[in-house]
Amino acid sequence: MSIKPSKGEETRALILAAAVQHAGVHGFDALTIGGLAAQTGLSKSGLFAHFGSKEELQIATLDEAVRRYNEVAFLPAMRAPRGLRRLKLVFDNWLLWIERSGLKACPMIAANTEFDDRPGPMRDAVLQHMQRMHQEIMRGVQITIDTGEFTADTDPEQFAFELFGIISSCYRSRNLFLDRNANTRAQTAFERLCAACKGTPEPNSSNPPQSHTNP
Amino acid sequence: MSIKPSKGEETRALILAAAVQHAGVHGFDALTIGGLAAQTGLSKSGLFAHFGSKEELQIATLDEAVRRYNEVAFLPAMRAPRGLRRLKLVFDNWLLWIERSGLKACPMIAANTEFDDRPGPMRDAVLQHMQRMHQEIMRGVQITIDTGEFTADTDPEQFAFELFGIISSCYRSRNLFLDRNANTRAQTAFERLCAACKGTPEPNSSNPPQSHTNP
DNA sequence: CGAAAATAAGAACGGTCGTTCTATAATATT
DNA sequence: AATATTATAGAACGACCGTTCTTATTTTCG
Repeated sequence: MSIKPSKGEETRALILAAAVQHAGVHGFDALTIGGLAAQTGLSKSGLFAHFGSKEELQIATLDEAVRRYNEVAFLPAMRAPRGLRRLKLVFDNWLLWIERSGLKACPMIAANTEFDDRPGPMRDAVLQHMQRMHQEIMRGVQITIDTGEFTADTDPEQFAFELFGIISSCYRSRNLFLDRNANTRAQTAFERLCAACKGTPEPNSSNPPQSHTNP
Repeated sequence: MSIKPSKGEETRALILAAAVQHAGVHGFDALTIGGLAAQTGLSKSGLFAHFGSKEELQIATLDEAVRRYNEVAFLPAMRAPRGLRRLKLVFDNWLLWIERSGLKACPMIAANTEFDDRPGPMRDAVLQHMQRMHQEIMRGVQITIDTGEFTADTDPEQFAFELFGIISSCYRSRNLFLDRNANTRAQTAFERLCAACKGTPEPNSSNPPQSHTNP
């Protein structure tokens, strides 16, 4: 299936692995040619030649982060049956993809807050990726409406808006507050968000649904 | 009321005004002595003397941002009558404080994502400020429980968790997606969050409550 | 007013940044 | 195996970084 990676592509992948790790923690502006070169054992100019500019390196790093997210989180979730089950899995995988990828922080969130106010190619790239994720969520909600699991008057865009918020808050609780219950809180918030779209009277915040592991 | 500001305090305030603006958009690592000196008309060493190190400058800038938030958003909201009205006003003012302060982006959010994974004095400062805001929200929720507007089984911490998420998502929608309806979406999310704490059957996402201006 | 203290400027430092150029080594293609 | 192509190294560049030291100006206060 996978075709032979040339030598250049191999080292490029090596560089990007280190870059994704670093960008998640220290941000994309903190990506330095010299730093990455030292970490990967290359020379500055040798590493530089792979990208041609720092901005290209940043964009390539973001693309690689998104590619990994799709690989370990989104695409596997899409194999679940259409509707709420799939939507839930997209959410669950999203919460787990950082540790699954061996990362310490999410590069996409970092890129988002770092470039949302700064016009340029990086902002364009971030916007494009985030819009795509937004649309995928909306599509998932629409499907869940179609299956009848959500009421017809559910607003997919509002749902996506709130879902992004839950994810953001979960990251903050985890990384800044070091809250080990962050994922549980996110699950609770998600359940309540879904409950409101089901038309059934939903439980209060402090009455979280039982287990979320499927039998 | 306000005592005489000495010359040093005046220029220090001038520096911090520029620093807060810059940090919100470009981040706290992008704060440079030379850049701020040029912008304020001071010399590098003259500006440097006010803080003693770049890290002190960063912390002072964060403190100033928080001070402004309290001044224009939080403290005014605390003058509202106890309970849901006050909680709502804290939320509303939070959404509006950026433009009210003439800022283009929120320095606290920037600091949060920039330092949540990087141990050091800046992380400590961010954590302290954020924890305080978190506690203030929880206090507001507890008061709203006490007034009977929220049911007794409402979880203040879960509420604060979700509230932070709504704010985060609002910022993203505004700054990255340039969504002019971001505030409305945030209001809708807030109403639904509150509705779940009232024990009454609450409306769906696409059935936002009528007007939120009080008669 | 004059002395003491605070505030600002100026020059210089060692470092690191992104980038360019040239030369060499490794790989891919014929 | 010879050649063309790609990949990497090394040195050097101008620019800007945070910081220090010394000197001059300005403000404050008795």
